[in-house]
Amino acid sequence: MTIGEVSKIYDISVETLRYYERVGLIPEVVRRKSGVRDYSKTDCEWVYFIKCMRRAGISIEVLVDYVSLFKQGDKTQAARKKILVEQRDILAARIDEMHEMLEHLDRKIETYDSGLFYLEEKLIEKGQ
Amino acid sequence: MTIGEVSKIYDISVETLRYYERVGLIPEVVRRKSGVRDYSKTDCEWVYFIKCMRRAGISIEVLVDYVSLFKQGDKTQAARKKILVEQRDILAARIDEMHEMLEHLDRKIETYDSGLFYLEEKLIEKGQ
DNA sequence: GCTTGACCTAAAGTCAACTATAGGTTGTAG
DNA sequence: CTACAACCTATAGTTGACTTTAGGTCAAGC
Repeated sequence: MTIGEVSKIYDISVETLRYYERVGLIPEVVRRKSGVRDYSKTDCEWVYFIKCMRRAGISIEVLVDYVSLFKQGDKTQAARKKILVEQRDILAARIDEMHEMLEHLDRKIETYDSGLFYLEEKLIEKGQ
Repeated sequence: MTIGEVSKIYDISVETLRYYERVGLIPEVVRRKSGVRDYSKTDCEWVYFIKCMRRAGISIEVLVDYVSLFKQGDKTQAARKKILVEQRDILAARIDEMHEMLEHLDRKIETYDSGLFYLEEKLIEKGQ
């Protein structure tokens, strides 16, 4: 599959796909004689994995470490799992925090509905 | 309250507090004759609000718009509420997505536990 | 009375994560 | 056989959100 096709399927720009490969976020994609990238199904699975992890907020740096360990083979399994578990916990904490903030926002929206503006009234009194 | 005290209480650097005020994220804080900021309770509530919203991932730009509307008074209530509701929905969607990614990560960690490496095995076969 | 730490501004610097540009090659459709 | 879209590399630029630096003021303790 060409880079253009992968780009469309996963909604990631071709520039970003090349960037991801260059920095080591995706194992090197095989090329045709001409030098053009030819993504295999496995390459696509990596692209999908990386897309998910990025959307979950996991940094490029951490993912580069993971891919780099992966390239070193089986002996790095424990280290790789450690990274995933750490990131899982960070993600879970982030979700909890965002959930709290969602509730905070909901309460704030309610004050608009009910016509009560605690914070705002005070500032208006202050003349700002 | 001085900027240093506010910084400690809310765990935001004094530089960031000044930056937030400069770009319009927090209404202007009253100064003493000397020019030193003196945070009122209401100022602190703004700082807290902004901290929460930033942690929820709401951009500086959106928050600046909100504060700017707020400064224009009551007539902007509807517009302000609209911003909050929009951001609430974006946040809810982001939480859902992150939840999916958490499940994805959990499944991946399970494959490590069980010794099944779908993606990895394929890439090892490939010789990478 | 002077030093020291906390404050001030304006402007420049940093960092992560892309994104765009310049200049070149390839392959396919008319 | 040629034009033109899609690919390539290397390098520079952008964006958002701070952070640091340089150079200065002020107030309290020794």
